Amino acid sequence: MPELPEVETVRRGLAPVMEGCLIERLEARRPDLRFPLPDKFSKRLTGRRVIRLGRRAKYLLIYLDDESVLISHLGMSGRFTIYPPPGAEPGDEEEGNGRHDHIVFHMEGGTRVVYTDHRRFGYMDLVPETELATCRHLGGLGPEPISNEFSSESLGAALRGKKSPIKSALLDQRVVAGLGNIYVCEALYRSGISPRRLANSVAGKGPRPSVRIERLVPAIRDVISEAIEAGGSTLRDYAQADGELGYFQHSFQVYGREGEACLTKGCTARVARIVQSGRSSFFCPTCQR
DNA sequence: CAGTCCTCCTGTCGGC
DNA sequence: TGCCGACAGGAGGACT
Repeated sequence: MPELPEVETVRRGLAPVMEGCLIERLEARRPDLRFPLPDKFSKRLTGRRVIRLGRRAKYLLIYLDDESVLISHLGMSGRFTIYPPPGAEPGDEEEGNGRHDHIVFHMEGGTRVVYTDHRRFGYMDLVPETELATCRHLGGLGPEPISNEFSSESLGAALRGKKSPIKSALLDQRVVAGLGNIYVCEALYRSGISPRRLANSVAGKGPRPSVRIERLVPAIRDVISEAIEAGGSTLRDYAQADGELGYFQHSFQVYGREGEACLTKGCTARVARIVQSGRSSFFCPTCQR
């Protein structure tokens, strides 16, 4: 599920019920997610006040009043849900006790924030704020795609010399941070680049950014920005924290559209699917070279 | 070091 | 209806 736009949507959804609020009790219903939870996890979070929520790449960052930061990665199937849902009337049905509801933040005032993750590929960690930027999770990350550090020059430099297909390179969080399978497919389609093309050949030869890089960088920026504005993409059981659905999935031009018509005007080809490093790539073999 | 593959876990869907 | 394999938004770690 969660690529950068979905995590940003989660952050925005949780901020109103967490920022400035006390965690009266942290309930961990199992000792691990993908990895073991940090030592004394519940104890260290109980009684803490949330200063603010942040995000880096696909990581949700919960800044606490003891200068530590709770890092949460949602993996493939992680999500946060607020109970009772915003706008609910007293007496409305409550939930949050399902088989895959693993972590519960009991906030002051009775609101609960429940972390659910049926595949348990997500994980949480606690790090001192001073070590956040260099910790093992965030330390090696490339630039945020919507930042001044992400440019034709920086992406060109990151791709130069790489022999892997551009599709795989863009999934590498050290190259650019926050893209996942969906948005890489969409960005490559928008920029007319085949997912099979070698990263090095996208980078161009000299220090001058290549034509393809000049198309790719804005395509990545645009698709991520548009997806954030749409509240992310809703696939399968994913929903925003407040229960609303993102709607960017309706804007997919290639992802999940194998065999359907290419949407480029005048193109009569059909969207193809290939597997690269174990993941599906959707693309138009005619428009993307 | 770089690139590729396997793996963690559960659920769902399509085909036979 | 039931069984089985393929596949699903990620990425760490083992391997070549």
